[in-house]
Amino acid sequence: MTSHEGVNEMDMITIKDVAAAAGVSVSTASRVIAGNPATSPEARVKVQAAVDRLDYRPNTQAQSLRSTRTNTIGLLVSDVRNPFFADLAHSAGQAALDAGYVTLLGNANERTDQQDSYLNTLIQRRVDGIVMTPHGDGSGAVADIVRRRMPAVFVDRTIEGLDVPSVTTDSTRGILQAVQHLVGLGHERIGYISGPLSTSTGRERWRSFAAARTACGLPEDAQMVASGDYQAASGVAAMEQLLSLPVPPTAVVAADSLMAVGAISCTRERQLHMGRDISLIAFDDIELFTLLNPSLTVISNNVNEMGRLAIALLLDIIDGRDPESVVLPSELIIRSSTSRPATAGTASLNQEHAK
Amino acid sequence: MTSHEGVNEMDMITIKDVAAAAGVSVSTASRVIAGNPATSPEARVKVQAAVDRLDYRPNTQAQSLRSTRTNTIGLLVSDVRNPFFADLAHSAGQAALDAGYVTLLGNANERTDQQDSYLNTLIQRRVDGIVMTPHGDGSGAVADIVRRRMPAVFVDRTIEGLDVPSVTTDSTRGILQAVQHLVGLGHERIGYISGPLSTSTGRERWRSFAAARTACGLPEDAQMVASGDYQAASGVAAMEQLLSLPVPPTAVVAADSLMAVGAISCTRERQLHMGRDISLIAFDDIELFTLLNPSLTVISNNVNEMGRLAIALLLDIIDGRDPESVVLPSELIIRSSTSRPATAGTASLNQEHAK
DNA sequence: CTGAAAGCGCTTACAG
DNA sequence: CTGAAAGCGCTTACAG
Repeated sequence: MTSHEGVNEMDMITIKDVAAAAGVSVSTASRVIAGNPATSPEARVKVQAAVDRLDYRPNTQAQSLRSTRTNTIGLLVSDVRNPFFADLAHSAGQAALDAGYVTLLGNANERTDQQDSYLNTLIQRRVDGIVMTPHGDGSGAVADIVRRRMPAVFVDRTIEGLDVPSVTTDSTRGILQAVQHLVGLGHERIGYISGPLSTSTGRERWRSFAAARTACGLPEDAQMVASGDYQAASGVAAMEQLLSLPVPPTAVVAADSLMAVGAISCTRERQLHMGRDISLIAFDDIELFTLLNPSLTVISNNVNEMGRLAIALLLDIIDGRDPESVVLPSELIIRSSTSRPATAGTASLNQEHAK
Repeated sequence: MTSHEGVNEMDMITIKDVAAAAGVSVSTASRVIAGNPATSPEARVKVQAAVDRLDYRPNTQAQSLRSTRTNTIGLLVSDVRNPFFADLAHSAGQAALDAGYVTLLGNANERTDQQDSYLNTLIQRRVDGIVMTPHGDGSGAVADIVRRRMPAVFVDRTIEGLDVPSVTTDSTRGILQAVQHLVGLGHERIGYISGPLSTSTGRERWRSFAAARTACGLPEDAQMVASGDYQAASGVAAMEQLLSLPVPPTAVVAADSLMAVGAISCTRERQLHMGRDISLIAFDDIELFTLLNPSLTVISNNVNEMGRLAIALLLDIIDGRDPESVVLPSELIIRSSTSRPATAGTASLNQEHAK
């Protein structure tokens, strides 16, 4: 063995070795291993014994080359370091495992080029299907996927105009409940930290917020809206912008948890007590963030169900069916980051004094 | 095409199609595509044109079946939902990508059985190598990896007695600095929330803490130590235990960030102000947690460097070299969760009053 | 129920 | 520089 050949190919035992050890043909060995009923009890015993003794592992490459199935699902998420996508990766991976598939997890880093390069890899590896949180406008590698008719499912995000089933969350209800909750507490100036409008979720949640605001009789106010990119740092900047207004909001809705964490950090620097001096509601229910100080009032979107359903839809497509897209509801979960506005209390008093 | 066959195998174009379209043999087409210099300029032009026109993608399965290389690295982490491992997965994945490898990311969920089943999958897929944060005692599938001499690198954690290079962090320095920092602030009762002693990091950090305590002249006190499992919930329980002592600690060191988050949550429920009423230092420097309230004083362990080095070592092994294990240093980073003990101030006054 | 043979899509000595 | 051929490890009609 030369050093160039590497180390892991030594003494790899093949189905030929198993067949020889069992005293049967390769065909018979293959049938026994595959669980094909067209085998005699004797053959089963002999082959199984050989498999065990030699510690044989079928070469998946060769298997899938013949059967044109890889039992692999590609899972491409926007950002592994975002807890929402980590949870999604976890639940989808687990559902795939239960169905006998292994998951190739990829990370697009919220970048279209990395998404495309990973998709190309998945195409080359002939994965049986792809679950992804798509980024961009549906050109590039995403278009290749569709053109090649690879089984694919969009999850969380979608791209309009592409014939790809999706599992998404309808933010309408949850965001309406959120705004109603805040208005019910007495808030009149509610800020919004938006996700990027280049994503379907960014657009959809923004529309829901605008509709909820109108439904609750609040005025349209462009100053009450700041834009972020679903990362924590942008939440800091957006909150900074909102709190610097001459008349700042008394409550803020953030389009995802990570930006909400940034917003909390901002209020802390300004010595504001979240949940007392200012209220905050975040989209996404991240288990970890229930332990934050204060625990976030959130709009829950059931990330585990999304991952599970995305895999279920994909398996349907792989089996030749044509599943419908699924839209899940969202719901407000009240915790400690929302309270009555400080308006009637100390905060407005302070403002009075400052005049 | 029957529905059973699925959808994605239709009109998959192969190297034969490319060769035919270019008017050359399959061998020549293969050489051009592989960048083999033994090709004529004319052949290169014709084949490249055919590749582009047909949008040809080589079948990785077939390639690796012949070449016995898969250009795939298996990356198995203890828990994708733990931000430390998410960061590790990100940095290792990025380093692998830069070296032309794609990463198969797997999640052991801190469970030996899931680790083993994933390792089996990786063996079957003939990945070129494995980077993992090992769990358990080195029996089961981990032993198979070693026996088969598959290129493998342990990262963060190790298993003693196995001939597998590793990239780990030496906690000695960082934990000593942490204890010195606390003692310098005036703390005399320092609690410790330990990781599981079934992991190498759990044992190593515990030894470092015990040594630092002795070096700083603090007494041994079994009551000052609580055990966790590197998950947030266990941090809550451990902190609860420590704060319920007749004479509770004024400062606590937690063996990882997630348990520290749990500890913060616990103090909040008890109306204690972290960084004033009680001090906390956590192992692991998670970027996200710098935004927490309060921002954590941490023992930094450079997770990005660990991921990068683990891939570098693995590539060395794949190339037939025999790299040395790497031990990285740790270092204290002081932020806002540590301060002078409340002993001389309100807390002990309160205790006096309670008597 | 079994075995010999063909073939999945590619790469790589081998001869020219 | 090129092509015909063998073969990577497996599965699957085909004939018996």
